[in-house]
Amino acid sequence: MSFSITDPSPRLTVDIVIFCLRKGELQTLLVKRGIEPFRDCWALPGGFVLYNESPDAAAQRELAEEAGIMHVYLEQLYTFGAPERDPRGHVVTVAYYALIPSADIYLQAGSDAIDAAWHNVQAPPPLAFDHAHILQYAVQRLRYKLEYTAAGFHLLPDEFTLSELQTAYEIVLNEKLDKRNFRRKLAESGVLVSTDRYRGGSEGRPALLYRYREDADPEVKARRLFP
Amino acid sequence: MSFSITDPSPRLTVDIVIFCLRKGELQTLLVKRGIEPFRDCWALPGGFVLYNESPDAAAQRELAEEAGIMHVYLEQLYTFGAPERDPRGHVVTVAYYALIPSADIYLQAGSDAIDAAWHNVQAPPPLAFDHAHILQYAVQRLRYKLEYTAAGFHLLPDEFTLSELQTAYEIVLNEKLDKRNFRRKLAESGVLVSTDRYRGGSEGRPALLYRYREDADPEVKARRLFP
DNA sequence: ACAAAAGTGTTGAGAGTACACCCATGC
DNA sequence: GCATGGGTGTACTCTCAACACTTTTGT
Repeated sequence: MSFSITDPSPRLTVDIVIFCLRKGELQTLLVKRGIEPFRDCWALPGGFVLYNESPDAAAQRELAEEAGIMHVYLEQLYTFGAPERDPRGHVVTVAYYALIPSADIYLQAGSDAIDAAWHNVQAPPPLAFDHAHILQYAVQRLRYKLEYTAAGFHLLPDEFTLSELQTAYEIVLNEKLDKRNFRRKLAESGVLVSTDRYRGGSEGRPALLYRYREDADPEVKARRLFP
Repeated sequence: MSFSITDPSPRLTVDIVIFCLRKGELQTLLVKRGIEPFRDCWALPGGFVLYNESPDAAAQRELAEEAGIMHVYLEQLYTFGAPERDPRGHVVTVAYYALIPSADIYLQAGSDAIDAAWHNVQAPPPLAFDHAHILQYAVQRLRYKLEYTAAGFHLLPDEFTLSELQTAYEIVLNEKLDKRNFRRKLAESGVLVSTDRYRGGSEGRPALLYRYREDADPEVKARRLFP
C-alpha cells in the first residue's frame, strides 16, 4: 500500500486512541505494525478513509476491524497533517479517541497488524509516525473532558458503583478525590440513576449500582465538575 | 475543477471562518462562488490542500490569497467529511477559524470567487455546502474560547482600551458585562500590560492604551474567565 | 459648567473544600 | 466481633455577582 509522490492531494487516514481502564491504569490499545514503514513498531489503530466514507464512519470501521469494538463513545480529536509525518508521502490523519468499558475487549490482529496489546498511557513504547504526540494530546483532552463534563461512565460497564466511578476519575485525572464531594457533585448533576441492585461478592458492605441516564444532558456544562 | 467519482481517496480542503468586528457586529468574510456547484452562492473562503502542504499551511495560504490576511490568530475547528456534503464527490474539509483585528482588511476577489463581503454571523445569507453548519459551530467555539480564555485581543489592533476590549467581548458573547468585574478579572489574569499612551480624540476622558503581553500564557485556564 | 467616557471598592450569596463517623456485609 | 468497603452532613473559605460615584477631558 504505497502511493506516488506526485499525487495531487494528500491521502486521508483516521487514527484512534482507544482508552480503557485495566489493572488500575489508563491504558490504550496499540497494534504492532506488520508492514513498512515502522515495521514491528507499535502504532495507534487506524487506516485509510475510503471514498464515500466519512472519517467518523472510517473510525468506527477501524474500531470494529482492529478491535471488534462497536457502539462506544467516539469523539474527534484533531487533524494532523504535517507533510513529513509519514515517510511514504503526505498523509493527513483525523485523530479520534474512544472510551470503552473494561468488559468490551476483543483483541483481533487485523490485516496489517501482527499483534495488538494494551499499554499504559503514561509509559507507552516508541510509537510510529507522530502517534506519541497524538496519544499525549488525547490524554490531555480526556482529562479536560472529565474535569468539565460527566463522561467518565463510558469507561465503565452499564452498571457500576459510585466507588468504581470515583476510582475511574482518580486514575484518569491522576489525583485523589474526596468521596463526599464527588458524590454530591454527581447527585447535583443528575446524570446518574440508581438501580435497585447491589454489587456484593467482594468484602465489605455491598454497593448500590448506578447507571447512566440516557436522557440526561451529555454536556453537563458546570465549572470543573470534578476536581 | 472536478474529479472522478471513482477516486480511491476523498479529497481534502480547508475552509476558514474569518471573524472580525465591524460596525458593532461580529462579522465573517464570505466569498461569492464563481463556479458550479453553488455558483453565485456565498461560501466560506477555502480551497484544496495541496500535496506536501499541511492543512494549517493551506489555511494560511487561503487567508493570504482570498483576503490578503497574514499573521493572524488561526485555530483548527473540526473536520467535516460526510460523503454527501459536496455534490461533486467526496470532499473532506478541515475547518478553521481566524480572528483578525478590524484594521487588517484587504478584500481580494480570488480565482474562483467573484465577490467577497463581510456578513453578520447572526444572519448570514444562504451558504454553499455545509458551510452554514460550520459557521454556526465556529461561533459557538469562539464564544467558549472567550468565556474560558483571554483571546479576545486578537479581534482588536495591537493597542486598545479596556472599554474597546469589553465591547468586543460583549459583541461576541451577546451579553452585557460588568465593567468593574471585567477589569478585575483581566488584571488578575495578567495577560495585559498598559502602555503609557492614551487614546484621546473622542469625547470624554482619554483612555489608557493596553497591549497583549507576548510572554503571557495564552491559555489562561481559569474557570469561566469572562462571564 | 456640563456632557461624556474612564476609572475605581465593597458587600452579600453561592460554590468549593476540607473533614470524621456510622452502616452493612462476609468471614 | 472484626475487618472491609459503603454511605452520609457540616463549617469554613473563597470566588462570583451586583452595585454608584469620582475623575478627566472637550465644548
